[in-house]
Amino acid sequence: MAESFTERFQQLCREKNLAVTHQRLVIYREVMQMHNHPSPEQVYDRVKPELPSISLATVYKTLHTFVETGLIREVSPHHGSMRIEPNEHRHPHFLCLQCRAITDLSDHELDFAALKASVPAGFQVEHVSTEVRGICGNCLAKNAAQAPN
Amino acid sequence: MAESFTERFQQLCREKNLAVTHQRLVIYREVMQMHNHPSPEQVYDRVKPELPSISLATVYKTLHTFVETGLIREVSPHHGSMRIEPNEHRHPHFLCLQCRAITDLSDHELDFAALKASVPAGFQVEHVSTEVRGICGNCLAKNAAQAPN
DNA sequence: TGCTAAACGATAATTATTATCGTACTCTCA
DNA sequence: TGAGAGTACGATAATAATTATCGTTTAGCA
Ligand SMILES: [Mn+2]
Ligand SMILES: [Mn+2]
Ligand SMILES: [Zn+2]
Ligand SMILES: [Zn+2]
Repeated sequence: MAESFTERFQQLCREKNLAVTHQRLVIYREVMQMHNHPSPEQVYDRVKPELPSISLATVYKTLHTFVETGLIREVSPHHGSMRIEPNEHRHPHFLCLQCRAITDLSDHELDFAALKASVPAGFQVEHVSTEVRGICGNCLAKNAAQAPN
Repeated sequence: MAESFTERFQQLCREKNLAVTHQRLVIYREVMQMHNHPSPEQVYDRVKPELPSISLATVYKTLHTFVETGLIREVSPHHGSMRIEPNEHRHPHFLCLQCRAITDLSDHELDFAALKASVPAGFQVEHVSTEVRGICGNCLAKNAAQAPN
C-alpha cells in the first residue's frame, strides 16, 4: 500500500498532463527537501551531482512548469522588474498570476497584532503587507473567450 | 503658510540628508502622481519630457535612494532572483530589507475572510500571502557592532 | 517496436540592473 | 557670494538573471 515518492510524483504529473522525466523527478524531490527558499541556481547546484549533464535552462524551464501547474510556488512572483508603490497608505494587493497586473485592494482589517507576535524576537518590523494571488477578471474573460465550452 | 510641494520635498530631503536636486524633485513628484505601480522604465518615460537629458541610470539610482531612505516603497522587494517556496503550508514570511533573507514565520490566524471579500468580483483567488518586512536580528546585531554608541 | 510531440542540452540573445568614470552641481564655510 | 569638497549626474560598459533557439533525445502511446 505504501506509495513511493516516485509513484506519487508520477500521479501528480498525470493529473497535470506532464511527461514524467527523470530530470523533473529529481528536481522535484530535491526542491522539496530544501528547507530554505532556493534560487534556480541553487536548485541547479543541488541536482547536478545526480544529473551531471543537466542544463541550467532545464532547471529554469522545469521550475516554471512546476509553478504554472501548481506543483510548487514561488515566494514572490516576479514582476519582471522593480515596481514602485506610490500609495503611502497600507493596502493589500491582488496580483494576477497570468498578466502580472497589480491591483490595489481596498483597505481591510486584518489582525496584525497576531502576525507581529510571530516575528522572532530581535527582529525589527518595518512594514506588513498582504497579497492575494490569482487570476484577474480580464484574464478570466480572455481565457473563457479562447476556450469556450 | 501654504507650503509648496517643492518646499515639502526640500524638507524631506533635509531630514534624510539628501541633496536637493532638480532630478530628484521631478522624479519624486511624477512618481507620486502615478497611480499604478510603475517600473523604473516607466518612471523614466514619464520624467523624460521634463528632463530630456536624464539618464536611466539616474532614475534607478534615485529610486533606490528613495526606497532606502523610506521616501517611497517598492511593491515587493527584489530578491535578485526567483525564489522557490517548497513549504506547501500557508505561512507568512519575514523579509530582511538589508540582507534579503527570507524567514518563515510560524502560522498565525489572520482574518482572510475579510481580505477575500475585498477582492473585486470576477477575480479568482489562488493564494493569500502575508509578508513582514524589516531588519532581521543578524543585521541588527551587525549594525550595532559597526556603529556602537 | 516505431512514430510524434514534448523535453532536454548547449548556447546565443535579451532584459534588468549595477558599476565606472569624467563632468556638473549642491552645500557648506569663509 | 565665491571657492572647495563631496555628492550627484550622464554616458556607457559590464554583469546577472532569464529567455529563446535549435538540433538531439526521450516519453507516451498505438
Ligand atoms: Mn499598491
Ligand atoms: Mn516560506
Ligand atoms: Zn490578469
Ligand atoms: Zn538581514
